[in-house]
Amino acid sequence: MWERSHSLERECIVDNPTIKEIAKHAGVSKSTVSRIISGKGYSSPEARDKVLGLIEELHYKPNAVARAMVSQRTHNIGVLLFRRDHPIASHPFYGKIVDAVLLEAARLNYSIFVTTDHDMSYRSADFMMEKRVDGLILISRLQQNVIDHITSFGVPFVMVNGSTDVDGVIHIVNEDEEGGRMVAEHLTQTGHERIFIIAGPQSHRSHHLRLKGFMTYMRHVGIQDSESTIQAAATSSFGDGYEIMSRQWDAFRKGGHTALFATNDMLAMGAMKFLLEQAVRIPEQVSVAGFDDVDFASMFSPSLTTIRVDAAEMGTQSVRLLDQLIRQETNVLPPGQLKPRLIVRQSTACSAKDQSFND
Amino acid sequence: MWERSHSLERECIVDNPTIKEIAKHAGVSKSTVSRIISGKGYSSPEARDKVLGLIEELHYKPNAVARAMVSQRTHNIGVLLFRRDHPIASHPFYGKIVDAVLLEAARLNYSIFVTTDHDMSYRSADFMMEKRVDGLILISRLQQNVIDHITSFGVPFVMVNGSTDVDGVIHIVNEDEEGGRMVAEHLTQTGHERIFIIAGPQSHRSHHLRLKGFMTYMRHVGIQDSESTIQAAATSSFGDGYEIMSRQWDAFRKGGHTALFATNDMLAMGAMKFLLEQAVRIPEQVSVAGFDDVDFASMFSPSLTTIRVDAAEMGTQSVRLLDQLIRQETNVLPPGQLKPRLIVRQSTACSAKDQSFND
DNA sequence: CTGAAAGCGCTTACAG
DNA sequence: CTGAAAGCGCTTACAG
Repeated sequence: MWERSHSLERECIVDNPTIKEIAKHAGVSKSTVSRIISGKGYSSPEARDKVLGLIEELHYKPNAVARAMVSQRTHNIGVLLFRRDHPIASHPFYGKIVDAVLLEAARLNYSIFVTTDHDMSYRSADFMMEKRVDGLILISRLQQNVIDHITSFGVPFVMVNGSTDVDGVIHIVNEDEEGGRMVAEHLTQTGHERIFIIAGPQSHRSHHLRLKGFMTYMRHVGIQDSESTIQAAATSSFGDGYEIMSRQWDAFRKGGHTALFATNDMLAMGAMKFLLEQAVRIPEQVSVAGFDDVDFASMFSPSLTTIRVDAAEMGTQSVRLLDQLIRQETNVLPPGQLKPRLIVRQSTACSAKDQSFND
Repeated sequence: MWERSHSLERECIVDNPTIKEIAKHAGVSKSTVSRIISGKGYSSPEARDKVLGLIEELHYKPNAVARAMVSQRTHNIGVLLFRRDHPIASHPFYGKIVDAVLLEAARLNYSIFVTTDHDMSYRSADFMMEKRVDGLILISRLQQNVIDHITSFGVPFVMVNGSTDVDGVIHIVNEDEEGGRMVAEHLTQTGHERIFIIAGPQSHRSHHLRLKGFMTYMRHVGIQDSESTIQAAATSSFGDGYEIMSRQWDAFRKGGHTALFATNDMLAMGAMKFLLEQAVRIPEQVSVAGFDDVDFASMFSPSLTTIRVDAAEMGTQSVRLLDQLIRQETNVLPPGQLKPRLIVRQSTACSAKDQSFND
């Protein structure tokens, strides 16, 4: 009794004041303070002035933990990034999604827990449940078992660019097949027919559809599958792009390929780096196209022709939809797929039919 | 009474069971369940078996919010990234710090709130306080007033690569001045004397010290300041690097510069892209060196010689130190500055004295 | 317009 | 070894 709150000054430094302290100093009850703060329910102007003044003076900050306790709502959202390898937030593509999530969440008054799961275990998902997040945003590689596990929580969630579509689950994705088609259209229209393709992990929806859209268009315009070379990449990393191109360099030349398409930018740029090191002129000798439009794509030299995937929009939509789910809005309509856009840059040009790699 | 908990199966789907439910089903008191879960205090093997079995069966997940309420500890840490411009998590350098923070936090059983503050206001910091985070990690541009404001909270915090050192505040930084010296040493030892310098915002500690270390070394080996050209950049972005180099291109050539040093990688690569577009051969005609060793630096073509700043270590250390502060360990010693390391790549080579830009 | 009481889901002394 | 009670900081009916 003696140690506690005998001086206003001390108190506001030593510890955050509570609603109880405010009430005592204002000479009203906790209920009244609570009503004034929340703005609902009645309160007299005098009480209001006094309480608001005290709040200012004591730097009162409502305890969100206590609020969450009674309202059964934390206003926290968990973002789970499922990746096998290291980079999480700093991933060139997923990082942009996370950025947009952060922005939109702040606008809607949510805080964001960011976590990752390297080994695709349930650990971090379970952890988020213990923290009682209001909802979950799941990004990237999502196997069915993880989804089942999370579904069993009964907490709202949305998926962003997951490996696979799942019935009844909101899944925010790009029109990847259409994007693949657009690349094929661009390359064939600029005269390329023999195209070398580096295809990222086909177990992932987006890489699969990008390749599919590409090949379908090629056949559509009468170019045989046999004129293309498809090389599978185990990951979708820069390093793999470089590696594959260095191993396939001979085959690339002998095959008379005039263009390269990779199912994402990092693979494309990895391959491009190898080509540049062999003094291949891009786009004069070889045109290169990627997919995603990561920041890096426009910075590379030569800058990379690619399909822009609106990562920011994906992040923004995921938060908005999740918010509707959390607030139990009735008519939450599943989002349309995002429209991809072709961005032509320095790395592609018309095929010079007479080109040759013989120096 | 009828609606509630008349079926185990239903319950675990409908809602997370509480300690109370577990207790009822096990025929013991809440206290006993709590003791069994926490592992402290005594409990009979029979009670333990029953309770543990129920926990498994009902998928009981302790409510971290309630725990936080009583323990006055959330086991949550807030990461505040102060930036004027958009990219936050996906920033090539700061994103790596965040990644490491995420990893180390998981190891130490903390969850991470990631937020940002564009306008350098107090808003997100205040918000984190309402969430009652155990501690704060502050990254990048930190003005004194923000630090004062946060200090007034009385919550532990550490700074990472902030704009300025502050007495009594743990600040994790790289030995930037030494790094600047290393670049100067490398460039002079490879025969460069007339060096063009793009200097990032001098209001920020790291850019300032990098330049200082560089210039000091130059003078030390007898190269006059007048032989170098220092160009100030308003931001530390790729775009600014490109812009500056394009505006200064004439001056660059006329000045007989054989090398370029920028106080971070993004500026360096921006400038490099412009040079490459002018068909300047790097490193044959111009050597280029940056600072940070962002992922992109090794991917660029030509890959960039730079100073590696151990961003991961910065992130890891920040969490470890903050954890010590939170746990009120007595002998928390301020961290030593991180050692920079020169990484020589394709963008630098010995100066060819006879070089010329006259095509 | 206001206050006393109950309760959100836990933990922590304190009795037994 | 176990249970009843108090309490963490709020909000929300319910009386007055």
